[in-house]
Parts: sequence; structure tokens; C-alpha cells
Amino acid sequence: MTQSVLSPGAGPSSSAGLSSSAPPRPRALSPRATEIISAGRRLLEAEGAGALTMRRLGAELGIQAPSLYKHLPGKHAVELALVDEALAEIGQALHQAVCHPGPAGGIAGTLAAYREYALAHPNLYRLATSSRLPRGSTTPGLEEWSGEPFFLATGDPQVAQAMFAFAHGMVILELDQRFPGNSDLQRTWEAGADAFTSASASARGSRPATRAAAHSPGPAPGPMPELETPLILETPLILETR
Amino acid sequence: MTQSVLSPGAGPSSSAGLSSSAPPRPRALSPRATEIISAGRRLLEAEGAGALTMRRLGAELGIQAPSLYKHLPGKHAVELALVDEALAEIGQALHQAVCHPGPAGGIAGTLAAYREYALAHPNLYRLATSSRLPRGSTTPGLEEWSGEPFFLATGDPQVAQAMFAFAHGMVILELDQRFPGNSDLQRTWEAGADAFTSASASARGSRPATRAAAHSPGPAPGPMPELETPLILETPLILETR
DNA sequence: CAGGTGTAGCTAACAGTGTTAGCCGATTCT
DNA sequence: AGAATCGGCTAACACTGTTAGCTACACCTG
Repeated sequence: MTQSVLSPGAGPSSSAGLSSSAPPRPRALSPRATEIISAGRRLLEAEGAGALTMRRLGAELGIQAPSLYKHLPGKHAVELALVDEALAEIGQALHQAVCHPGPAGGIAGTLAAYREYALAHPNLYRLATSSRLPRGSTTPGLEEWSGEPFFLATGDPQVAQAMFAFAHGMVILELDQRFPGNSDLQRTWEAGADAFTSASASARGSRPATRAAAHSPGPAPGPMPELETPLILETPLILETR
Repeated sequence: MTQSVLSPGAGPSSSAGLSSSAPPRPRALSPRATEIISAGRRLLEAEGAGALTMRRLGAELGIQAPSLYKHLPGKHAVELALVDEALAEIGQALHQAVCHPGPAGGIAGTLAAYREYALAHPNLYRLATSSRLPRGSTTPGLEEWSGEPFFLATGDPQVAQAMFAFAHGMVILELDQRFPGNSDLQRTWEAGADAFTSASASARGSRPATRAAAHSPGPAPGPMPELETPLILETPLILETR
């Protein structure tokens, strides 16, 4: 239980208006629990999801598996905490890419940041997007905040969702090595970036404006506008801790 | 083992030139093995991957779990056979969509067919694209054949791969309910279709031609050209049956 | 200082998973 | 008729997440 040892630090209180720079803080864990999920991350990243076992996890900390339940309600909680970490880090990388767009512009930069993170943390990324994880409660708003840059980069909700699907599909297929070995994936990412860049431009052109895009009609530099809509993703995970 | 009870029917012999209409035949299974994978499919589609258990599978056929090993080398073989089925059916749906393009044209039609199949067989689709399945040997050439329509519809390998990643990402995110409930996914699919339609057009326009596109420069109607390249996907699965 | 209380470890055990070994009856082939 | 294969069975193993119950230690209180 241990509801909240640390108070959430007085961030932007509830889920009303998403500030585009501050990620929602996950609820605090006890020091020992933090050690556990840290060991879990080490295990997961080094040896894959198959190695993330309660007994392995205990061994990593020099204790027996059942003792872990004195600190966490179950394996789900470990995975959930790791997904929270992944979402926060992805969101941070994406927001940084959108706020400081490189030479290729916001869309290509966002996609590059997405790919870079996923390839650097393949097992963590796979866990975070694994469908067997019960959807519902990571830290509320985290996943939305993490996906926000896709909207900031495109200015259109449909194009943003489509571009997010492209990015996720590319990454998952690349991680699973489902592209032929001789593929020039760099060019495929560029092809996607080009497609969504023009789609974004024509979406901004045709429709008068879509909320946020009305305030910053360019390729979205400068201070980020406030958003009011839940955009890309719904909250994932949760479920019976039992 | 039972190498090949049925001869492959004298299709286009090896993996040299992919004919765009005839899918590679999976190697034949014994009648009882066929019953087993059929029961497995029933179980998987009705109750999800969690229900696909050797004991449940045996119960479905009125026998004990260990008896299954008299007909198949293990659970991997069941999953593998189901993935083969899924790939063949997806490929069939896609080839049909490409050969008889609807009012929306080849790209939109291909995407619509992809989405339709996945939503109609969510658990089967998830299994077929599950990363925990050892990659390497489904029926050789099947996955390539199944992804071929993306190339036929776009005429450009990079755009084809990007469009395939988009389709897979959309489907997986939709199946896992990772889009907000109020999303207009129909419009998101259309946004993607538009993006890749214009990308395909500009790819055909800029470069002189990419092999197949040289023979049929239009939106790819009429008789399909022969392909020489391994395109979208690499062969998946295989692994130690042990 | 004595005593209660909560923390954090332990072992034993349970239900479930895929899988192997070995037995045994029936069918079929020589 | 005898032999061999096929297709079922039970028992068991190693592994998974998880629960119950015990115990030693720290700490706070009267």
C-alpha cells in the first residue's frame, strides 16, 4: 500500500491542462522497491523479458523471491514501474526533439528521436508496448504526455496518430528484424518523414486550424502552446494487483 | 518429420521468382496434426493467446496433453502453423485488394484490407506479429509474398516498407486500444493513405523507375509485373523445435 | 529496562506452464 | 502367428507467479 510517502512535488496538479514540458510524476515507491525495479531494469535490458523473473530478481538483490512481495504487490508492479520509466524517457526525448528541432525539422527530428530511444532500449521499449500488459493505469497522463510531440510536430490529430503508428510500426519491425537484411531503413524512415511532412503541410493548409496549430502556424518552434485535448494515446496498463 | 506427403503441387518451384498470385504452400501435416492446429486456432481466436495451452488443447480433442507430442514436436509447431495460416490469409486478402482495386485506389484498398483482416482476427494477428515467436522458419517465402502487395501498390520499396510499418502500427495500436476512445480512426487511416499515396506518386515521379514500376507506371492496375527482389519482410519464426 | 509492534527476511507449498520417459493396448504389416 | 508401429495413458521434472506462516531484528513506548 504505502499510499504516497513523498508528496508529488506540487506539479501541475490534475489531468486538466497538459503542460508540454513537465511529465506527470509517477507515485513514489519505497527505497527498497526502487532498488527492486532498478534491478529489474538491469535484468530486462541486459537479458530480455524472459530473464525478468521473480526468482532472478530476488537473486539479483540477494533475497528470496517471496520476499519481494513485502515491497511490491507482484510482478505486474515491477513491469508497470518500468513502463512508466520508459514512457517518461521517451516523452522527454521527444519533447526535446520538438522544442529544439534539428536541421531536418520537427517531424524528422521527432521520428529520429523516437527511433534512437527504441533502438537504445529495445527490451524496455518492447515491454512498454507489449499488449499482454493490462491496459489502464500507468501514471495517469504520462502516455498522453509522451505522445504529445507527435501532435506538436504535425499540428493535426489525424496526421499525428498516423505518424505515431508509423513510428511504432517501424521500430517494432526493426527490433524484431522483420525487414530484409539488405534494407536501407534510414531511407525508409526518411520516406515516412517526407510523407508525413507533406501530409502535415496539406492538413494545415486545407483546414483553417486545429486548436494548437492556430496559435503557432509554423513548424512549431518557440514556446509550446497549451493543449486541451487528449491526443495520441490512452492510458495503458493498470489491472488487478490482486 | 513427414517431409512432404503432398507434393507442393508444382507451383513456381523455388524461391527465385515470386509469382504474385500463388502463395507458397506450407509443408503438409498429418491429419491428426491438422485437427490439433485447427483446435488451436479455435481456442486462440475464441479466448486469446492465454488459452492456447497444451492441456487445453488436449482437452479440446479429448486427449491428454502429452499425447499431442505424438503428432507435433511442441507448442511452437502449433503457433507456427497458425502464423502460416494467418500470413497466407492476409496475403490473399491483400493480393485481392491490389488486383481488384476499389474506388479508393490501390493504396487505400490495400490498407483497408489489411485493417479488415486484423480486426476480424485480432488474436491470430497478434500471434503472427508477436516478437516472442522465434524468427526464421515459417513457410519460406510466405511472409515475403504476404507483404508483396505493399510494393505492388506503391511501386517503391521505401514507401512500401513505410506504408507497411504504418499499417502494422495502426492495427496493433487499435487492437490494444492505445488510441483515445473518441478517436476517429477511420480518418486517421485515410490520413495515412493520403500521405503514402502522394509519397508513392512523388517517388514514381522523381526516380526514373524502380524495377517493377518501370513496367507499369500507373497506379498499378492490369496484370501484375514479376518481381525479383525480396521486399518487405524477412522470414520469421523457426527455431529449435528441440 | 521490559514489552509490544512492525519490518523484512525465510521455507514450504500450491496451481499452473511446457515437456520427457516409460508403459500398454490395438492395429497393421510381414 | 509374430513383429512393429501408432496413439493413447500416467508420472514426473523444471520452471513460473504467488500465498501462508514462521522468525529474527529494530524501534518506540510505558
